[in-house]
Amino acid sequence: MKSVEKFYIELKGGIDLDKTEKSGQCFRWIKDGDAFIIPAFGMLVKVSEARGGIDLELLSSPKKKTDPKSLAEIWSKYFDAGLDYSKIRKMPDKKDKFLSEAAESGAGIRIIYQDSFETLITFIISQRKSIPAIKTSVERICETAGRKIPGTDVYDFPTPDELKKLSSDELSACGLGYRASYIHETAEVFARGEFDAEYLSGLDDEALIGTLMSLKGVGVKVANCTALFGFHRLDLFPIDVWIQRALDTYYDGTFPLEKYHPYNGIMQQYIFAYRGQL
DNA sequence: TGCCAGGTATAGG
DNA sequence: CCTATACATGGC
Repeated sequence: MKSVEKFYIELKGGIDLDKTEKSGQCFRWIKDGDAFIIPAFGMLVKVSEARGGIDLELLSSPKKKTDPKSLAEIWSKYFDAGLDYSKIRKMPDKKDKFLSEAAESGAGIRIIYQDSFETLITFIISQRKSIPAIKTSVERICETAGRKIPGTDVYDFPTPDELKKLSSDELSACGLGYRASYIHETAEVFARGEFDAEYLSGLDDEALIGTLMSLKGVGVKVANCTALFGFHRLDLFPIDVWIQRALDTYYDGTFPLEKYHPYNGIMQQYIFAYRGQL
């Protein structure tokens, strides 16, 4: 009889799980009633909103080393627990009606601090794909190359070593199209240890973007998304077609980055989540 | 059924 | 620095 791990985490400024999931930063959350089932860090957890934070239940077999305290640390970091998003969403210039509305509409969105390798591979996949198609490809990669999370039927995202072992046929079967070779080469570079997360984390924003862009299939947009969501570089402002559309419509082409340091990435996320209004 | 998707590499100005 | 074009495949 194993004990059920369940605990509460306060998230400053609160969270709206639905809005956060729909804001196109994470692609593996599984909706389960009012909660979400989330695979990450070799675990499976069930998360639901509670009193300005979340209740978190561990669904996978606990590892010997993960005591409740370290579990709380891991997931507090993942949900960016310490940053007060209620202050950030009040940052928009009152004269900027568009951004003010986007931020208000985005109340409850947080920037999730995801695993950097998973984020990189996921956003390489994302180029010229719809969000539902991205999710399908990511799940196929996990099922083909990843291992089952202990005590569950859900697959973990593969390590670089696991991913590089896939044949080109196996990769193609994940619906990757021309991105298959990008994925393979990136997995090889990481498996060789040239790009370990610790090294990348030590780089400043500009160097991190430049280093990521040296990988084939990683351009400025994928590099910025990886840095924002996989390295929690909250000041970076990825520009995709939707953001560009907003910039052309409301800003004469460029965003006033100087007003929102060091949280331009969060403003970007509010705008992206608001894209249906464009 | 055809169009489009959270872009990038490449060639050429 | 900029612009034009090809690109594999799924989802709707």
